[in-house]
Amino acid sequence: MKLTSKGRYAVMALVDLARFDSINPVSLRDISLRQGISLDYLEQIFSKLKKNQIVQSIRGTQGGYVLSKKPNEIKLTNIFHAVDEKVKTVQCKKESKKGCNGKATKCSTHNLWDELETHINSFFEKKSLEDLLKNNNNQRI
Amino acid sequence: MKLTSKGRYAVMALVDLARFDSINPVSLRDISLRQGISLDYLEQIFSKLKKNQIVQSIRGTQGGYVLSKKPNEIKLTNIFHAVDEKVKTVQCKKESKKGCNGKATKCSTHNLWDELETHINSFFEKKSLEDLLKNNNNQRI
DNA sequence: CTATACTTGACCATTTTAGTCAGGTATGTA
DNA sequence: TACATACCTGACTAAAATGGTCAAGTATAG
Repeated sequence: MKLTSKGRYAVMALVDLARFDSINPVSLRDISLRQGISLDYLEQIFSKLKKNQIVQSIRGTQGGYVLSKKPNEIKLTNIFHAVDEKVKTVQCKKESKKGCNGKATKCSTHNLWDELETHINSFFEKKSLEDLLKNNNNQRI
Repeated sequence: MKLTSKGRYAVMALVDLARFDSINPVSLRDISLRQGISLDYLEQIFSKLKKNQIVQSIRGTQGGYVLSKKPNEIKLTNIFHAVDEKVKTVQCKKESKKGCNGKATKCSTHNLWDELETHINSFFEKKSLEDLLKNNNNQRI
């Protein structure tokens, strides 16, 4: 299970982007300043977001990034997946032939982690960027 | 957010314990062999479980560990808490006075992580060791 | 042609993880 | 009383993950 600041930054940056990109492309420099995230780190994160078609880049002066889809079409699932924050709760499912920990059968908690994974993913699948925007309109940054 | 093998091992070991401790105290050596977990590592984990009154120890020959409560009274929440697997999704809540990332207000994703934390914790609060035992009776280890 | 801004990849300090190792101490049993 | 078993404690560590930084580009608007 991974849920660290990379995923958090990605979401923060995209919320920022969603609020401003209707006017102009938004530069990472602006996001960096507004959100207090290192520019170099943002570049790594946006490189992944771009590969996963969540944002589009526009080069040159006045360039920047824009969302590829509407905020309500971007689920948190997509974002986390893009930046490699896998909500993997257990390793022991790789080879479905063998069991866990080298044993012949599934480990006693195997089903549990599967359930948990489903539980968390369902949370992320329901939430979209748009939901976060609403939540945030009344609290200025 | 942390959910690593320490928490997983703790749950596995306790499921194992719950299945055998009605007869005798269960030695860590047995659990180690059955579950394929390093004995030394198990000792660390059980030290914490003991401090949190989840298990009791019985020293000497034929000694071992037994559960302190009934399986249906031990929630997964308790287990994770005991072994320091904090389901903390975000750092930026320490000082409620200040905002996140040194800004004056809450970061745009603050509420999100709070919600997620609640969502996950509710999962762990509903599940008890007993639930896992049921789930496991028909698949031998 | 030049400033802006994206693009890529290498690098790195620190922390966390998942243990190991080396010594104990307590106690039931022979 | 000896001794084997099993708990108990703390120090240590290799490897991986985290959270970045640094350097050297390329593309494009004006």
